[in-house]
Amino acid sequence: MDIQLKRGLLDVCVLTAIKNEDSYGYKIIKDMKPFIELSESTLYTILKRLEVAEMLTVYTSEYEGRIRKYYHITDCGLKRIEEFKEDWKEMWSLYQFITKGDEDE
Amino acid sequence: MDIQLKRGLLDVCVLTAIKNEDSYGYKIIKDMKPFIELSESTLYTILKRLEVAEMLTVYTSEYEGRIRKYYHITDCGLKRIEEFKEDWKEMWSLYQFITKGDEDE
DNA sequence: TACATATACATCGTAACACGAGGTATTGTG
DNA sequence: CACAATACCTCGTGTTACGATGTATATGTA
Repeated sequence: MDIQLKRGLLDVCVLTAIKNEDSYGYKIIKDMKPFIELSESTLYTILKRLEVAEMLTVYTSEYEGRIRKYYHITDCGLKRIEEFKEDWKEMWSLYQFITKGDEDE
Repeated sequence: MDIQLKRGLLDVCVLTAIKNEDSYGYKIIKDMKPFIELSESTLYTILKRLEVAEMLTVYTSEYEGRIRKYYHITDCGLKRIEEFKEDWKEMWSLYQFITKGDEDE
């Protein structure tokens, strides 16, 4: 997918990935892979940004000798997802604008 | 609309605005206003970028004493729009991912 | 035992990009 | 004459995705 197009989606996708269950970096990437691909460097940048924006909280937990950082969504994060859904309506009207006049496909 | 979300849309919107009829900067902004707002500085940056990418060609024409720069879409530009439609399918599946589990609204 | 692979996290530099602020110039309109 | 509208353009800034790179442990596997 076009890199610019991803910019507006990644934050909300990551928030969605931890919405129903707390998760950690490596797992988030694997869970999102069928929908959208992102590198580790990108993900950790996003997670840091979302933490600073108080859209998620972080805690560490040990699992089989390794320390994992788990991420938990906040109300602010949930609100961010809702705001995206509002933006999606505008996106949809834009899509209509772009495809208007198309008969086929 | 979220600024990051716009990034992936603006190029294609501008191309759409000149798709059916050659147009010029000031008019493009007015035509797009009902769908998406963008500043002049943004538009001229985009037009320059699309010209370099050979997605449009430019010619000047005089109208009531003022010089206008008209923009004409190329095959490459038309292709860009088609590519966006492909990306939209991925966007749509992402939207499903983000809204899965939502019953209301 | 030695080595590869998977797991797990993190930083740095770069390039792309939207935008505000500011600039130039002409044509109406009050 | 002052002001808005039309029409174009440049520069600096902040945000951001990504590749490259680094660190460390656990689990195969030869």
